[in-house]
Parts: sequence; structure tokens; C-alpha cells
Amino acid sequence: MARKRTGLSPRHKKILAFLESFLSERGYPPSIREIGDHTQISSTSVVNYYLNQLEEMNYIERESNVSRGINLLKTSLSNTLVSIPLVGNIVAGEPMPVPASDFSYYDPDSGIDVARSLLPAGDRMEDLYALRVHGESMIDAMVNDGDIVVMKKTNQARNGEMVAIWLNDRDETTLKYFYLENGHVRLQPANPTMKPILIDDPSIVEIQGKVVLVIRQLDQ
Amino acid sequence: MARKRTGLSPRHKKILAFLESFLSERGYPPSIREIGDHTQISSTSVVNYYLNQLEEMNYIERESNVSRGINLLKTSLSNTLVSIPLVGNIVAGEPMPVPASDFSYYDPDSGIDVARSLLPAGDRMEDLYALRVHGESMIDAMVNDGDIVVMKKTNQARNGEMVAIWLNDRDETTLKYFYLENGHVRLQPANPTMKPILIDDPSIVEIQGKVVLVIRQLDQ
DNA sequence: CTTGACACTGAACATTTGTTCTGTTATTAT
DNA sequence: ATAATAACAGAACAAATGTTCAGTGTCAAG
Repeated sequence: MARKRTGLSPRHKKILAFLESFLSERGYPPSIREIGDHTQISSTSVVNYYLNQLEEMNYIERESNVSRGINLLKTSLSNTLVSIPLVGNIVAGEPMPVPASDFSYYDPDSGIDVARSLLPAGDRMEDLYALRVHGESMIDAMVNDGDIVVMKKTNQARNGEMVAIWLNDRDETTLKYFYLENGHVRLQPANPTMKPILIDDPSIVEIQGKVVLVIRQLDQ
Repeated sequence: MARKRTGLSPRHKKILAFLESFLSERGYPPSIREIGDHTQISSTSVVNYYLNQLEEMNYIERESNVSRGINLLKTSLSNTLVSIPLVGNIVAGEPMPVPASDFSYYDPDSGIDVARSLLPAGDRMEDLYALRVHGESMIDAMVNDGDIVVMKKTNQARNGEMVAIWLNDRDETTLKYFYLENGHVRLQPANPTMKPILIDDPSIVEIQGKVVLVIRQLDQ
């Protein structure tokens, strides 16, 4: 046996390196012949041979009968950025903005870029939006003026999730950990030194969304 | 003239949206016929017609006579991702770890990915490292258990910057806003309801680094 | 030595795919 | 209304490209 069981042969590495550089430069994958030209492999069938091995080893995915149908897995999956629309401010004294179900596709003038690895896996990105915290009224949620909260659109929450809530009786938006306990709602501040809010009637809490990520930039 | 000078027509947007989703799902660009199928354009020449316009408007680049030779430009700009080494925990009761000056390569698995747009512009990425906050002793800095703080390596601070400090007399690491005022150091908690620490002798504060970013992931 | 796996060659072939061309329909300006 | 330009249809064509296959060479194990 000439092929090592452990790791990649020099040709495998050369092909992967070329795939990555070509892709980042041109934005589309190379053809089999282009791969061969740049890795000193003279026959298309040999390139095909190595590509099949790389697919078997899960470095790439291929679509048969599709030209340049190569999907580089290792780098492309981990290096994904998501642009989340920053749709407004969240203030204690007023209802927070929630984007419509179909917010227009191409207006990410004011979007914040977040690595997908920071977000919960398997979430639909279309349901995510970001708000900038305005004022110091959410310090009991350990959220400061200027922080950015990334929200996931939802009307219901499971116990233990941090949610944005509109409290009808106080005319107030707040960020709290949500617990529904035998008919009563307990809203727990993130700051462990502060006491929870207990609400007997669950109907006066309107869940606006679920907090997915908090980002605080210390600029200057 | 039928074509609007301002902005993109619905078909332009539809094509761009399809390009982006196809590319992120499959890892390679769609063919002209695939674009047509998914945008209700029946003729390849019409798709070609729109692609040429999008290239003229600098939304894409095309390589002639190359199948799937489309490079989506707008998204590649936001493609700057930085991996910051997560070197340990920060606990109030013990000194925090500071990576050595020499470029010791870290395990890329234990790094966190951050969009460069979230970081201060022009910073040397080599000076950045991340710590996970352990325990609830930093809630006066609005930082919670489990939060990730991205630090910049430095031994000195300017007024108003949030820094990690080792207090000799208390044997304690703390995160505070730093102010040097005529020979005295004032350490201001991020939480505006809490009082500052005043220190007459600046020599007992050891600045470990400057806080650049705080990230809180609300998993589950 | 023989065998079998792996690595590789070269070419033919079928399909995919971009390009081009002629013509038609819609929209706008004069 | 008329002309001009943009938007679209359909088909034919040529090039790019993936696939397949019959061989050749190499190397290590039996």
C-alpha cells in the first residue's frame, strides 16, 4: 500500500490549498483541468481520482455532472459570516421594533457582522435581527447603554431563555430570564443580586423575541 | 427608457438573492440555466442580459467562457473574519492569564471567530486574546459568568478605557474603567449605580490588558 | 515470482453550459 | 402615433467540462 492511512498526501494538500486560494480569489471553484494545471497533474482522470478521495475523507462535497461543482467544507463552513440587520433601538420606555416577516432582502446598510460560530447552531438566519440598547435602564439585565443585542423572532419562550418582554401594566420593555411555573410567570434578572418579578397573570407579558447574543464594543 | 437609474429592479434583486443563497448552500455559483429556473426567467439570454447589467453595476464579476464563472462582490467585502485565541479564564480571585509575547501558536479549535468590523480599526490582531469569565464576581463591570471578553495586550491605559487590573493589596483581578487624575487612580465600575475605587498609590495597580469587546452567548 | 492494491496516462465521449443571433413585445419619450 | 430603447423568447452553436475506460507502472506482501 502506498497511500498513507493517516493524514493527507502532498497531492491532497496541494489540491486543497489550490481550491482554497482559487476560491477566495475568483469566487468560484476551479475546473478539473485547472486543478491539474496548477498541481502538475497531467490527466483529468487523476484529478478526478483525488477529488473523489477528498470527498470520501469529507474535505469536499461534489455534485456529479456539474461543472466546478465542488464545495470546500473545512474552511467554508467555519469561516462563515452572517450579516444581521440592525433595525433600531431598544429602550425601556417604549415598545421595541420587530421587523416584519418579509423584510426586504438587500438593504444591509446598517447590519452587524457576526461569525456564525457565535450563533446557536441550526437557527434560521432570517429570524435574527439586532437592536442597540439605549439608556441605562437595563443594567439589571447586565446590559449597558450602547450594547447590541441580537434577537431571534419568536412569540413564545421556554424556561430559562432570556427574552425581550413588553409589560402591559408598566408600559415597559425589559430583558429577563423567563420561567413559567404552574401558571405564574417569573421574570429573573440576569444580575444575581436582584430580585425576580413575579406575575400571576401570564397574559400581560408579551414576548417580543429571544435574546441570542449580547455584544459590547469598547471603542476609542 | 424602461430601466430605472436608481437602484435595482426586482429581477436584479431576485438574481442577487439567489446567487447568495445558492453560493452559501452549495459552495459554488449557479449556472445561467439554474438562475433562470429559480427566478422565473425562461430564456438563458435574458439571464445573461441581467448578469451583464449586474457586472456593469459592480455587483458581480464574470469570467467569459467559464461555466459558473460568477464572483459575487458585495458579500466578499464583509468576508473579514478574525480568529482570536481563547487562552483561559478570568476569575476575580486569581491572576488572569496573559499570553506570552512570542508568537506561540495556539490551538485553532479553541479560538473564537469575530467579524473584524466589530473590532477597533487598525488594531494589531496579534495583540488580541480572549478570556472566559468565571464566576459572578464581575457583575459590577456588567460582565456575567460565561461571558467572553476580548482583550488587547497592553501595560498602560488611557483615561476612559476599560482595563483588566490586578490589585496587589486585594489579590484580585477586576475589570474597571481607568482614570488617572493628578497622581491618583480612579477605577470606575461599568454599572453606573456603583461607586468607584480610589487609589492613591498608582504602583499597586497592574494593568493586564485593555478590554476591546464583550460577548455574551445565550445558548440553549 | 506473483498478486493485488494503488497511482497514473491518454483519449474518447456525453453533457453541461456560455454565447450569439434573429425576432417579438413592452415601455417611454417626443 | 411613432420612433427608440429596454425587456424578453427561442433556438442553434461552440466551447468548456465531467465521466469513463482500457492500459501502464510501482511497490509491498505472500
